[in-house]
Order: sequence, then structure tokens, then C-alpha cells
Amino acid sequence: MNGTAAAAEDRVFAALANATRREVLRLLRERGPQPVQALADHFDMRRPSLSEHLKVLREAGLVSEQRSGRQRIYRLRAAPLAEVQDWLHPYERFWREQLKGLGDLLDRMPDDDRP
Amino acid sequence: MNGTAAAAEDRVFAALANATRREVLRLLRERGPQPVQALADHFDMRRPSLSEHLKVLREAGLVSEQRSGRQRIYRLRAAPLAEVQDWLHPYERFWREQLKGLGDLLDRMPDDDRP
DNA sequence: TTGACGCGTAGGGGATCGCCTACCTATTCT
DNA sequence: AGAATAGGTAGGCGATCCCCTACGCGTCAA
Repeated sequence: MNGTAAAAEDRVFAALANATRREVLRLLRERGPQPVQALADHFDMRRPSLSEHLKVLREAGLVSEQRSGRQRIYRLRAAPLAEVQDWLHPYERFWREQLKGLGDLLDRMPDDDRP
Repeated sequence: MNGTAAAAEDRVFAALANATRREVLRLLRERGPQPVQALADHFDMRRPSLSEHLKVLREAGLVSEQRSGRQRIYRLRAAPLAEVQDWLHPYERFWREQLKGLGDLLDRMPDDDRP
């Protein structure tokens, strides 16, 4: 593990920490590549602010831009999310154990006592 | 979707945005439940600062504390990470397509031209 | 060529983050 | 009881976040 990889991980998690940016990713996923203004229409926010969010997403590698005339088409780049999934993987057995523990508990409870 | 769920999602992503907090989760995962001082020993940081990180993790539901004498034993609570995985799921086909695209490209390239 | 359009950047301001040093409470040891 | 230990909270302070308005640059239209 080299410092560069750690910095990239940091940029991805930091990019995902903002609800507006997560919503941008969702829009690009559901509606495909779009220019900035089409994205901006979905938010109660001035366009330059959205541009800054797009910059954060770009620097995290989560979107790419492609110029087309005076527009810039933004496109989802999901590869860094695969690394987030890799990061999650070692935790999976923990949440499965805990959910299973809850299931076992419910199995041993009379129905009347269930929450 | 009831506002509360969105706020919970926000707290989880925000909690994961900090490298120290991700490292705390890793320590709890690899070494099991621990008191605060044992965790603090791994960081170049005063103990009260780590206490604040633990508070953020607690409010995101990612750790729980259990008092034992004058110690407080922190334990990993991975359930919110399952929700992160759920959030990732609709993106999975995108990164698979993109990785597959790279694979196809390599398949069509003579070995000498590969990066 | 002049103006309108699409979008990024500069710079400012308030809110929040992340660290610190003090300090407080609760528990345990002598 | 008094001292030591474990850990949370208060408050301060610089850095960063996230929004804004103003402006600059490139492209398309009249």
C-alpha cells in the first residue's frame, strides 16, 4: 500500500460524504451522461456551486467530463466505487453475524414479545 | 424514504469520510472490542480528540460502548455498513461494464502494445 | 463581429471539522 | 478518605467545507 492509494481512498470517501454529490452520481446513473445545466436543474443551488461539487467528484475519479461544443458532458465513472466495496468486504461477516444474531433471538422469542 | 433514513445515511457517510475513524473501525474489526486508551495508542493524537471521533462513530451507529468498571469498551457495529453496500449495489453493473470494457480492449491488443 | 450561452474560477463569508489544553465525573486502589 | 486512572465535555483556534456573487474564457448565433 503506497501513500497515493491512501490519498485516493480518502478523496473517494470525502466525495461521498456530501448528499448533493451522491445525488449527482444517482442522476448520472439513472439518466446517463449529462451537461452541467441539466444536472443543476435538480438542485436548489447556484450553478457555480454545483461546478465545485463536480470538481470534487472529478478529482475522486467518480465522474469524467467530455467537451461537446460549449457544453461539458459529465459521465459516471464507477470504478472507485468498486474499491469502496472492497473496503467494505472484511466487515461483511460482522454485519451478517449481527443480523443472524437478531434472527436467532427472534426465533427463540414467543411472538407476543417481539418488538 | 422518511427523512430520518436520509439523515442516518448522511451520518454514516460523513463518519467514514475521516481516515482516523476508518482506522478505528479496522482496529475494532481486527482486534475486537477495546477500551478507549487501547485505541488511542495507535494514533498520533491526544485522547480527547479520539473521544470525539468515537462520538461521531457512535452517532452513526458504527460502534457501541459498554461500560466495564471505569473503562468503556467500544465494539464494532457493522450494520450501517450493510446499508452502504446496498447504496453501492445499483452502481455495480457500471463498474463491471467499465472493467469488462478494459478487458475487451486488452483482448484485442497485441501483447506488445499493452501498457 | 457582437452578443448570448455554457461553464469554470476567484474570492468572500459563515458553518463545521479536527485538533488542542483544561477540567469534570466516576471508579478503583492504597 | 485521598490519590490515581479512564474517559467524556467545554471552549478555543486554524483549516476546510459549502454556499454565494462577480468575472473570465471559449463557442455558437445573428
